[in-house]
Amino acid sequence: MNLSSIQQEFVLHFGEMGSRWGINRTVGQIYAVLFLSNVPLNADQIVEKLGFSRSNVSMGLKELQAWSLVRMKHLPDDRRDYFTTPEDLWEIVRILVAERKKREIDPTLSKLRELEMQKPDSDADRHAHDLLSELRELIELLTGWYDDMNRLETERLKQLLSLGAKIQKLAGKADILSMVGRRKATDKITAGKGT
Amino acid sequence: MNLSSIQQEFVLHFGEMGSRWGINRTVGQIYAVLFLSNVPLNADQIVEKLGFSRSNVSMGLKELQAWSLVRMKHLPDDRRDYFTTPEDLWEIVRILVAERKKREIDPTLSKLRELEMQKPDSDADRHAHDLLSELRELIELLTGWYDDMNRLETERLKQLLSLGAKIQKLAGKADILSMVGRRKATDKITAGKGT
DNA sequence: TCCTGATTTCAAGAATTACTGAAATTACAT
DNA sequence: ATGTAATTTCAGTAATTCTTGAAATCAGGA
Repeated sequence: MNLSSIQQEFVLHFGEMGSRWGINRTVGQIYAVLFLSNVPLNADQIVEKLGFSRSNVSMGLKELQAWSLVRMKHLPDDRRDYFTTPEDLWEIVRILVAERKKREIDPTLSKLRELEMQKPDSDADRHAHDLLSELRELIELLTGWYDDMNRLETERLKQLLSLGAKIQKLAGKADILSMVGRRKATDKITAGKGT
Repeated sequence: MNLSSIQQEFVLHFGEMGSRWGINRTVGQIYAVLFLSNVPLNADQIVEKLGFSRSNVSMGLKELQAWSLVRMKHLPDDRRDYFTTPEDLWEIVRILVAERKKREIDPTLSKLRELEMQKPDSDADRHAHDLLSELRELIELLTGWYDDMNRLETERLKQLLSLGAKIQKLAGKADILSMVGRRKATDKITAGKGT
C-alpha cells in the first residue's frame, strides 16, 4: 500500500509547510496522508506509508486530535483505532481558523485586557497603555467579525466570499440605512426575503 | 532607559506568542519593544532594554525587516540605524496578513496547481486529484476575497468588519440583483424581492 | 483472572534552531 | 588613505525540539 507520485509530492509539501504552521513536518505528513486517503487509516498503515516510528505516529495523531483535525473511528471486528479527516473541506478550514485563533489571538487578547487594568505611571507608559488599548480594540473588531462569519452556514459564507469587494457598495448603502434606524434598515432589506 | 512593568509584561508575552507565530522569542520581544516605544530605537538601545547580545539583536532586526515589520530611520548627526514599527496599526495588520499569506498559502497554491497538471493513474490517485482541485478552488476563493478586501481603504474595511453578519442579509439580495445587472443591483437594494 | 494485541509514555540520543563573542565588513569623517 | 564607529557574518556552543525503542498501560477475550 504505497503512495503515488502525486500523493507523495503532496505529502512532502504538506510536511514542509507544516513547519511554517505551528505543527512539525511529521505531523504535517501524517495529516496529508489521512487527508488524501479515501478510507480511514490506522497507525500501522501510516507507519508503513511514511516510515516513521510507531511512537512518533502515535504522538503525531495525538497532536492532530488536540487540534481536532482528525476523527477517530472504529471498524467492526477490529480493535485498532482508525483515523480520518473531516470529509468537508470547509469544516477543516473552520477548525483550523478556530484553533489558530484560540492559540494565537485569544491569549493576547486576555493579556491586553489584563494589562489595561493596571494604570500607567510614567509618560512613556501612558503612551504604551494607549497603544495596547488601540490594539485590543482592533483585535476585538476582527474577532467579532470572525464570530459573525463563523456562525454563517457554509453556503452563505461562500456567497459572501465570492462577492468580495462588491459587497462594499452595499455596505455604504447599509451604513446610510442604519443611520435611519436599525430596525428599519434590516426590515427593508429583508422585506421580501423572510429572514 | 528601562521598561515599566506594563511594558515588561507585554514584551514578555509578545515574545512567548512570537514562537506560536513563525518568529522566535527574541524577535518577538524586539518587535514588542519597538512597537511600544514612541521614538525610534537603535540596536544598542534594544540591547540595553532586553539584554540580548548585540549580534542577536542585529539578526532579529534583519528578520523583522524581511517581514517588512520595521522601518529603518536615520537621525541627523547620527550614523546609527534607528528602527520603528509603522504608526498605523492597520498597516501592521495588513503587512502581517500579506506576509503570512506569502509564506503559508501561496507556496501551497502553486504546488496544488502544479500537481493538477499531472494526470492521475490509479483510482485512489483520481480521488486524491479531485481533493486537490477542491482544495485549490477553496484557497482561490479565500485569497481572491482577501485581495479584494486588501484593496479597500482602511476606513471602508473597518465599516465592513463592524457590519459583520448584518452584511449577509444584503448579500442574499445582491446575489439576486446582480443577475439582473450590476448597476441596478446597487440601486435597488431596498426595493427588490428576496430569495 | 491471565493473555494478547494495541496504544501511550518516557528517557535518551539525534537533529534542528537559537545565541554568542570575535572577527570581518561597511560607511563615513579626517 | 587611515581611523573609528556601526553593523554584519560566522563558527562554535547552548538550548530546544524531534524521534526512537523499550517499557508501561490499557482494553477486551478466553
